[in-house]
Formats: sequence, structure tokens, C-alpha cells
Amino acid sequence: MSKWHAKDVPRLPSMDLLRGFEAAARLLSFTRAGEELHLTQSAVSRQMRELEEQLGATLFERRHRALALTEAGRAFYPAAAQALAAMRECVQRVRQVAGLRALMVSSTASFASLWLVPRLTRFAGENPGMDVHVSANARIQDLDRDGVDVAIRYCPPAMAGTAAVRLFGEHVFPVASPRLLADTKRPLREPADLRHHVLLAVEDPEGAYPWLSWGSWLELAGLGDLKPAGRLHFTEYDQLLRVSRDGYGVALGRSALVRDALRSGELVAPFAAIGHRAADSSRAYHVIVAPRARARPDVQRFVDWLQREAAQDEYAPAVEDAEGGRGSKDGARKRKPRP
Amino acid sequence: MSKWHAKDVPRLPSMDLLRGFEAAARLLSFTRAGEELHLTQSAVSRQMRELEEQLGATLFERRHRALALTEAGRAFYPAAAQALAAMRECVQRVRQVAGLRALMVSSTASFASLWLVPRLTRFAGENPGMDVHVSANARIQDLDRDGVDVAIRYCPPAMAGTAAVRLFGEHVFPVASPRLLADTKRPLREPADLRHHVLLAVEDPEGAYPWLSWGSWLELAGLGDLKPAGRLHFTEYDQLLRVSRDGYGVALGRSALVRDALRSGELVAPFAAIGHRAADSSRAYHVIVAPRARARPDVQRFVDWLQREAAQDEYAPAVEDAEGGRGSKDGARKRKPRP
DNA sequence: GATATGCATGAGTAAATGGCATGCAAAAGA
DNA sequence: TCTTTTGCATGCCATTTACTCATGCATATC
Repeated sequence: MSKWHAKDVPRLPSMDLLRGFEAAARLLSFTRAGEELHLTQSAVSRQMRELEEQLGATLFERRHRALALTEAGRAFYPAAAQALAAMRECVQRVRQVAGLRALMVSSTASFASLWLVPRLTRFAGENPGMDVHVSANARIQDLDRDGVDVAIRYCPPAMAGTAAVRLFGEHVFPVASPRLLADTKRPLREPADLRHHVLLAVEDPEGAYPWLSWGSWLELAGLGDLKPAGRLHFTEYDQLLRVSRDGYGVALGRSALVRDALRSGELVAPFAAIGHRAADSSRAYHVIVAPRARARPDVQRFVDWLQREAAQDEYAPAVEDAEGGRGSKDGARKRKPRP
Repeated sequence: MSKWHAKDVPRLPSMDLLRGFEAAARLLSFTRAGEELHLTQSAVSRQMRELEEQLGATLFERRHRALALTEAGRAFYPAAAQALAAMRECVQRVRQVAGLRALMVSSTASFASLWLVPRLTRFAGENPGMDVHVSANARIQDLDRDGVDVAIRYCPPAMAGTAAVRLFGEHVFPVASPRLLADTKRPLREPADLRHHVLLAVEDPEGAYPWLSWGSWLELAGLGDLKPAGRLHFTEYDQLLRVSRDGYGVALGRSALVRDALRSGELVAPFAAIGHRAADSSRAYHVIVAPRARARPDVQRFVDWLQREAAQDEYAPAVEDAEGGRGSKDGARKRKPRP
């Protein structure tokens, strides 16, 4: 027996183990907890074993393809949640005192509401003490003057600048409520069937967004002469999508902005293969950081997070790749809703 | 930029970092915090850098040979302490629900009060949820019958049993209050000077502990005929030591039991070299675990801790080794009391 | 009977963590 | 004034930790 070495000192469970436990206990699944925490099922399984060994208590009852909490696990859950909360409060307090500032982000209203804000809640959870303000105003050009730290713009790379970070490109394809597909009186089985439907589009009197127009898409599909049942125009893209989800027409889906709706099944993409090529390959979503904010660690963390979220989306497409689908393990396959 | 990998997920500070911070902030020293946590100064230094990076805040102001907390550090301290407490509460709660039982320890009253209990407070801090009961009753022989999980006995190895764990041996030498050494009217510079002093001893009418008698020690010192100024006898060894600390006489110090008092300077050992050889090399302090408790993880942890504490004492002796002192880095060198 | 699915685990690897040795700089001691 | 002491920082390296990949197992579902 040697003298004390650091490895011999009994340790308290790490925050990582608690976070794993909280997710696994809430979801009752190591697999899904892993997905939420960007870990493999194997890693979560081992974490829970390690935690149980440290505590000297069994937290989960392993059934086949199901987990249940033991009495000790149920007792641990609120305490673990409290310990996590105490730590986040801890971190938040010190960052406040250290004078960390809010992070100002500018993007279009549509990008904000359809892509950024739904994801920011997770960012906030993983980054206590950070105060992110989203300005749904893409007209801002002078970031320094207007007090913006990070801007997200859909533009050519030359416009974004060499320091900008590319998130993802975009392509467009028709999307509609699954109810429209179920309508036998007005079929929507092939592109020509669009003549039976109302086409929804964003107002563009100056033709500033040609790639977003039905005209362009129909030309691409060889249907330049098609006369639809009607046309509706909207000033805001998210309003257009809401109408589409409600089943009142067919919209041109912007891939990034419709991704969540496709995933949830609120929208379907019957002709996704047409137009898979980027509608305007010169443009993409870019992250532009104001020069004076580049050295801020919180800004760097935020930009890093944006890139990872964007990459995550690209690895798990919402619609099957038209050139060749993945195998049965495709993560995008829709799960049955859980009770 | 790749998709999410576990290493990319922002992490909350670990409990190890918080514990390091709490100790460094309380002691205002990385070196002493390291000693307390069984880490090197280097490790604590790096931990604090890592913590500051994770938080994005400076917690310490490094001065030469001194630390001060920054405002952020002062703000972090109570929050960190609360997070540590929340975690310990967390661990304790789950262990209670899991039905962990108290751990019953038996030892002599003197060993309990002079060695074990002072150290148990640290054990308790490092092992939340464990309930250790100390029975200062060494007459217990049948551990199973008497509900004792662990016994600590000073006995020959054969009596302890092959499964017992040896902690340390013992040797005895005179100890006295430093005030006695300062008394010029009654010098205590050489062993013969003991004739000027009251000798303190444990009652032993049956001669059961010959190695603890002044007679034995004086014979060893070649002073068999020495007539002291007086003799006092006590039933309890810790009472004897209290009187010695108060300066009323010279006691025979049992090495393990006087170690803390020597370290604190309350007692000094003017003739430690005489008698350095174990008074009775056949005996030593042993840990004996009741057979039915051997499989308990909490009991195993406790025994492991006992061994490490004992080894720690052996590595940092309270008095310089009579055969050859260590260098100037000897950890036992007494520090000036801090303000 | 075949397939799907979620937990457990062997093996491999990259990153994290800690110790050793040393540098640096200023306070303390001679 | 010079020497010694002391505590924080850091290069380097070894060991441990933590995660991924691949696969096995067992049972529910089709």
C-alpha cells in the first residue's frame, strides 16, 4: 500500500455522468439519451454503469428494449437535477460577475424563426450564463455600427468576406401538407399534377430572388407552360410555410428552413429529386463576425456551435438523397411518436 | 467542420475542478491545496487554469508567493461550495435510499480519540452518505456477535489473523511540553535530566504492557537506577497526554498516538533516538474485518482509506528519523502558523 | 421464422490528467 | 548586498479515462 495518490481519492460523480443520468432517466433510453448528448449508446451505457458503481446503488432496471428507474434512481433524479442546476447557476454567476456581455445576432426573420431559434434553446442549456439576443433584421450591414456581434447572411462568399464561415447551401423543391397527397380528387403524384393546386410564393416584385420563384422551378421541371389552380403571395416566408402546413397549397421549400417540418412529418416533399441541385450555387448561409467581437470566447463558442449544428443537419438529411438512399439505419427515418 | 462529437460538447466544470478551486480559494495556496487533495502543486495550478478557461473568467490574482481571489473568484466561491454541497447531498440521498448501512468500527478509546476520529472528519467529507460509528471499546472479541464491521487492534499478527491488514507498528519515546525544555531550573537536555521531572504513565498493575513502562525505557537508556521527581499514573492514555501537553510532566509517547501533537508543536520529543526501535516488534496496529462485512464496498473503501492514511503517516514522520534525516524538503518541517 | 431494436461489452484510440523536473521572480534571511 | 527559500508556471512524458466502432445477446414485433 503506497501513500496517497490522486487516483486513490474517492471522487464525486462528474457533471457528465449526472447529465447522462438525467437524460437517460427522463427518456428511459440510453440510445436516445446518447443522441441528445452527442454520445453513442455505448458511451451512455458505460456512464450509467460507472455512476452506479460510484454510488453503490442500482439506478436503472434493465428490461429488454426498455429501461425503468429503480427506487434509488427515482430518489436520485431530483437530486441530480438540483446538482446540475446548482452548477449551471454557479457558472452563470461567475460569468455575470466577470462582466460577460450579451451576444447580438442578426439574421432574417425566417431564418431566425425556422432554423435558429428552435435550436437556440439547446444552446442556452449547454451554455449557462450566455445571453444571446436575436435580431430578426437582415438589413443590418454595418455590424460594428449597429452593435451586432454575429450576422447570418444568405449571400455569395465574396460578399460574406474571407473571414466568414459557410454554414450550408440551399436548394428548393415543392413541399406540401401530407393531406394534399391523400386527396384523390386532386392528385399530386407527378409534377404535372401541380396544375390542380394553389402555388404559394414569396413576393418578389423586383425579381431579387429568382431561385425562389415557381417560374424557375417549373422551367427546370420542363413545365414552363403549367397553369396552376391559383397563386398566393406572402411577404414573410414563415407565414407562407404556415399556410402550406395547413394544407392550403404547395410551397417551394427552402431546404434548411423546411428541414424541421419535413422531419416532423408536417410537410412532405413529393418531388425532392427535381431541383436537388442548388438553386443558386453561388449563395449560401454564412456566419459573419464583427471584427471587434472576434476575440470574444463566447462569440467563438457560439460560432462553433452554429457550425456543428449546420454540419449535423447535413449529415442527417431530412429527405432521402435523390442519388442514392442510405441503408435502413438512416437516422432520418421517422419514428413512431412515443406515448 | 465535422458533425458533433462528444469532445465538442461544452462541458460543465467537473467536481474535481470545483474541489480544487474551493481548497485553493480557502487556503490561498496551490501548494497547500494540493497537499490537502493529494495532488501536486503543478496539478492544482493546471486545474485552476482549466477552470478559468472553461468559465471565461479569472478567479485568482497571482502574486509572487501568494494568491488573492478576484471579484469573480469571490463570487464563484459560495456558488462552488453550494454546488459541491448539492452533489454530496445528491450522493447521500441515493445511498440512503439504496439502503446502505452504518459501518461499525471498534478500537481503543485512545486510538479513537488520538488518531482515528481526527482523521475521520476528512473521510466523511470525501465519502458522503457513509455513516461511520466508532465504538471506543476494544474489549469486543466476537465481531459478528457484537455487530462490529471493522476492529482495529494493537496485537501480534498471529492474533490478528491472516486476513487482517497491518497499519503500522509503534515505538515509544519521551515527550513533553516545549515549556519544560525552556525551564532552565529543571533542565531536560539529556536523559539523566529526567530525574528532575515527574514521569507520567498508564496504570498497569498486571504488567500487561511492559513496553509502555518507564522502567523498560530507562533500562534501554542505561538509567535503570534513575529516581524521578515523581510519578503520576492514569487509567486512560489520552488523559495522560493532556497532562503532558499542559506541562506537568514527561510522558512516554506512543509514536502513532502522539504524531499529531508532535506535528502541531504541542509536544516535543527530546530523546526520540533512544527507543526508535519498536518497543515490541511483535505487535502492530491491525485492521480486522468481520467475515460477513468483507464483501461490502463501503467497508472495503474504509479499509483502503485507513491503509492510505497510515501509509501517509509513515511517509511523513513527525520526528526526524534518528538514523538519517531527510533533506530540507522534508514535509514534516513545521511551518510558521499562518495569520 | 425472420427482422428490428436496445443494452452490454471487447478492443482500439485520442484526449485528459497528473507527476517530475525545472525556470522564474520576489520575499526572507544571513 | 548576496544567498537562500518558496510558490506559481510550464515543458515533457506516462498513465488513465472516456469515447467510438463493431458485435453479441435477447426479446418484441412483423
